[in-house]
Amino acid sequence: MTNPHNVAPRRATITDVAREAGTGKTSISRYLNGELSVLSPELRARIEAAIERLDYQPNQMARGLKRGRNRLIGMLVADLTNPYSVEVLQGVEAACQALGYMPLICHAANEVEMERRYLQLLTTYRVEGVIVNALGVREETLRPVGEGGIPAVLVDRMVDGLVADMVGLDNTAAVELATHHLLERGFDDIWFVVQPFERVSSRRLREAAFRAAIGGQARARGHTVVLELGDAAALEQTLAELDHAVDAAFEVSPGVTLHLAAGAAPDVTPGVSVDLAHGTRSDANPSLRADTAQAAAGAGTRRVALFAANAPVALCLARHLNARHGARWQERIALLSVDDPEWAEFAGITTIRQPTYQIGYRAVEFLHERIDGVESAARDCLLPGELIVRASTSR
Amino acid sequence: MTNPHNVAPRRATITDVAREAGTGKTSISRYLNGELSVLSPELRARIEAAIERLDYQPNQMARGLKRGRNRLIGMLVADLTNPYSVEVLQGVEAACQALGYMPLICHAANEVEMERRYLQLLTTYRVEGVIVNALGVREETLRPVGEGGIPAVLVDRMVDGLVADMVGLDNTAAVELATHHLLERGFDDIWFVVQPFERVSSRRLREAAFRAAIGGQARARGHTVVLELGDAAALEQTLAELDHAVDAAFEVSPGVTLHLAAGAAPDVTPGVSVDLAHGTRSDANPSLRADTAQAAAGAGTRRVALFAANAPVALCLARHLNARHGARWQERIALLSVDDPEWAEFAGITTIRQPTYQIGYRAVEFLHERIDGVESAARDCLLPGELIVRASTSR
DNA sequence: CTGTTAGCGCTTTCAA
DNA sequence: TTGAAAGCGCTAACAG
Repeated sequence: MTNPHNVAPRRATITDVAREAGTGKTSISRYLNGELSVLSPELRARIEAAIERLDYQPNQMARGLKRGRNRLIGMLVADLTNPYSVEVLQGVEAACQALGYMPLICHAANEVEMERRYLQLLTTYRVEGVIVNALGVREETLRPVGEGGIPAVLVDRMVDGLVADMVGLDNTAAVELATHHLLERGFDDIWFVVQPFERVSSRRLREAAFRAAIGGQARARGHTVVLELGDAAALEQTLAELDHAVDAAFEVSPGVTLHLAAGAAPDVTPGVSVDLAHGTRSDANPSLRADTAQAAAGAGTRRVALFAANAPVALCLARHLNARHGARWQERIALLSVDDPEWAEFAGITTIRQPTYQIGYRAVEFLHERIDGVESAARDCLLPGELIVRASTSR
Repeated sequence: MTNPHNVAPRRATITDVAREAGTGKTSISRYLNGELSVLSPELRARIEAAIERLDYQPNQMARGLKRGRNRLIGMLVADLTNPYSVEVLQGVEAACQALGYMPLICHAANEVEMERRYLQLLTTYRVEGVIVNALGVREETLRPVGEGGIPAVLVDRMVDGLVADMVGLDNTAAVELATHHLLERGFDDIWFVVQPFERVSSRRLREAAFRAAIGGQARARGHTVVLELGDAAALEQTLAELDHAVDAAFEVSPGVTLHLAAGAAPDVTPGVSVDLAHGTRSDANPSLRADTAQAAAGAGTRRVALFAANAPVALCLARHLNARHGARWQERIALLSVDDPEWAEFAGITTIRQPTYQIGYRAVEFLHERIDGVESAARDCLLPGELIVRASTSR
């Protein structure tokens, strides 16, 4: 043991090295910063030896303090439980490595208050920029970020009141791709399932794109269902409604379709369906019923498909369907999802795979430019998704 | 816009605040550090106002530099893709929050070289301690960590040459629990599937515990199979061998059992099985065959179960079984796994759930004590796992 | 109660 | 080529 007395072996400082090498701090600093050409080979050798002997490692904090930049960037992640986030993170890490940054990863665990705290913390550590994938932050929270503050780039979603570069999936194109796939395969009664929008722009965009994509199709019907994953009671109820809809499609005779009881809801809230085909919003809570008066234009049984807006929703649905219909539910019920988690293949669900790695990489590149002083207007980088067809929609 | 000329709006410093409040830096510092009792209400008010006006936020780097401690701790994670790691992380975050630390999360993406780099980086940022969940680090790598260096605590696994506190699952008890469960349910031909041991102690421990648990049972047979997830070719071959074994068990008539061709392998390497019942190690590559000469003591068909050493292995097996036997493979093949990923319920596999949150929380507590100067010998904290029985072993 | 002073470990003029 | 000295933003004696 090199430290027999348990004396805290204070790390060597630049002063120690200078003394050990019999020179001044300046030369050590020069050596550290690669200004080797100005050092005599002899001195350089002594410095090298001293550093080695003392196991010296420069203190980044001090360097940062002096230089005014510390090569730290913050990465605020709303939910590391979501494989999407981890994948994006890999891209971020790779880019940081390439560009010489150290990412400080902050995990807000889906809590807005956490996001606020972390953003604040990152700020006090004087990170040079932040990559934000947040649930939703209030105006006040992001005062230090964005224009006038430290550079920021948004991932996957906009944040109200924050003008900044953004990179993410081309939601509109992706959802169109998916919807057309479903229509092509003959599904004409599509239920789009999404978490409460809150401040997450991508959820809104996807839902809007779905609505638009299906709106033009005369025969098809689209519905939006909001699933509140965090609330067990609400969840159960909403799932029951979906079950009802799915079952009805199987039971109903040709020429008959479903719709929801009419009624005007002020906004889309959990458990509420929006019946796109008729442009009306209906509260589904009371009950769902088959209605022969609303027969579809074409004849034949409606073919139902579930369209999950992201992986967490898809997981919830898959679990539920599995419990309700057994292991072969895929053969009976079509499920498609944006996001392609690792269990998707095995569950046999069709997905839109996001270019997660590139999203993360690109985010850092954007940030790097801003840190370097680029002043252009906020830019968006929308990357395309890829459709992966699996058993669940192959009928 | 507050910054019309795009002048970098240099953040206010303590000096600025002092000037603004018409006082000295010391008072500001005192205010910042909560020494409110020594400040006259009047001065205090002026300071508050100045801070507010300047939107001042103390620079943590500078504080850290001065105080010699920065409340930063490093968390080195081998693989964020593994849900286990993310769960542990949540515990770490919660504890950090409670104890006033800021965790710097480093993701090594299963690359030893990355682990080395990050450990080095953390060191230069002068973190006060590190929590290490690494694949395997060479001696040289961890010189700055452990005794004589910054305090460290290991999660889930020991690291050769690093004497430090450790917290993780009680592998022996957990594997015993699982094995007994399988035996109770009548499975008597159990295949333990594990990734290459490398330097990961928990893998070794689990395998050893399995071996021990099954060794005492006269009727049961245990085998160890090493699955190399990263190597597609090796993977395929090993899976084929497992298939063969599983199939054979179904085809074989009562009183007949399987064993592997005899032969001595120097160590357990991918694709190699260890036949526990006979204490011999056999290279399974050539072929697997039924051998009536080695009939089991009891009569009746062997009931096969697969025992995955962790979630990544379980996922690989589940995917494979799903592809090979269809969606209802659980009814045919028993699969049990250490780790309880979110898809486990839905896949219907029995698992040992680890107390991940506590593991993370405890790790930080250990570290905190070390940082506070506790000098006792290295401690181990082994937490119990919980058996979750699902369809796959319920026959 | 309040301010002055001397650094923390490092970089960077500016002279030598 | 080299080094002395002046800070970066902050805290902690030590005086008033």
